[in-house]
Amino acid sequence: MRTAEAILETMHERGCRVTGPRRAIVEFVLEQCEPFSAEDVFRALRRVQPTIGRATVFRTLDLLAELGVVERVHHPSGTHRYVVSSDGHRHHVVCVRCGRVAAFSGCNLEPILASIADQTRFRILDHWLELSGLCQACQGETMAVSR
Amino acid sequence: MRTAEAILETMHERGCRVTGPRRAIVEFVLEQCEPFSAEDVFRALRRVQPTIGRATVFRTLDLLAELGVVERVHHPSGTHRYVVSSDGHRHHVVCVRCGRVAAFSGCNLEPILASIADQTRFRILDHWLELSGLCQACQGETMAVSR
DNA sequence: CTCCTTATGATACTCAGTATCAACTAATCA
DNA sequence: TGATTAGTTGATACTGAGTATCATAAGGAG
Ligand SMILES: [Mn+2]
Ligand SMILES: [Mn+2]
Ligand SMILES: [Zn+2]
Ligand SMILES: [Zn+2]
Repeated sequence: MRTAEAILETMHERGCRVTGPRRAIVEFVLEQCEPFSAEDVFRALRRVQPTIGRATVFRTLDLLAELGVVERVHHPSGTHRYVVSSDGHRHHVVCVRCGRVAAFSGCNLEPILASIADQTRFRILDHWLELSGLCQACQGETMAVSR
Repeated sequence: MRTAEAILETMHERGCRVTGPRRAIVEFVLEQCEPFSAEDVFRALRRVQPTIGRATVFRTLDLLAELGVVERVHHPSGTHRYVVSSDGHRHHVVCVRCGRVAAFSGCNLEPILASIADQTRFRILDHWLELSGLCQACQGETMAVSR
């Protein structure tokens, strides 16, 4: 997991400028362990730096995605979420009934990924595994939903 | 690969009505072997049935996604693409550079899912596995981006 | 054919994301 | 240091995918 300073230094090496908004966004982003939207970033930073612009948030997230610091992931709602990519490997299960989230680690996808790379001729760079289901508390209350 | 008639019959069994627009959309969709957007469907059908509405296209694609006939896939542009789901369970790899999508089959996630269910006490109902990487064509053109 | 329910398409709307541009500022160098 | 300059910011306006509404049209069971 990179530090904010290291990331800003990388930007600098690229010829980008290290500015207040960029520093704030990078620091905020590194604190997140759940997927977040651009709007999440904007609303959170606005309270600290009320002058920050929406466009700057989008631009900086684009830049961070290019640098590989964050990754854009699919969200069924149609809008993008971001996750910090060097987060090790945290995935989660979302309860479809109450929204409770549980994290888990140790997905051993490597054999599967190898076979997929072979099958599709893609070079697999990353994976995102998201599960949904019923948490323990909600497993007893599903008669109404069943078909 | 289901036939248009079989799909319309399934709709019928669900209490949905078999209408001209739905028939046209289903038939069009089944002909596609590349990922397509809602707009693609709209523009193509408009030439045959100029009265068709955009909303109907979106609604019917939603329905087809619910029925499992098509699958919504992520496209880096931010808008959704659809692919006809072949029989059985499929996932997709998206090229981070050009957006090309390749399908693959035979994700053997069951052992992993079982261990996660055990770990989290969730009953796993569904999973979303999204891979990203570089398609064969884009693997040669990455020197500028590297690092 | 009748009747009821669902679907349609026109229209207006939402809102994530982008283009523009004048004002600003980080970094480089004299 | 202060001048210079290219990159950045935020206000504003815009785009375009997707959705809500609603009066009208049409499917289908009987
Ligand atoms: Mn993993
Ligand atoms: Mn998406
Ligand atoms: Zn729950
Ligand atoms: Zn590609």
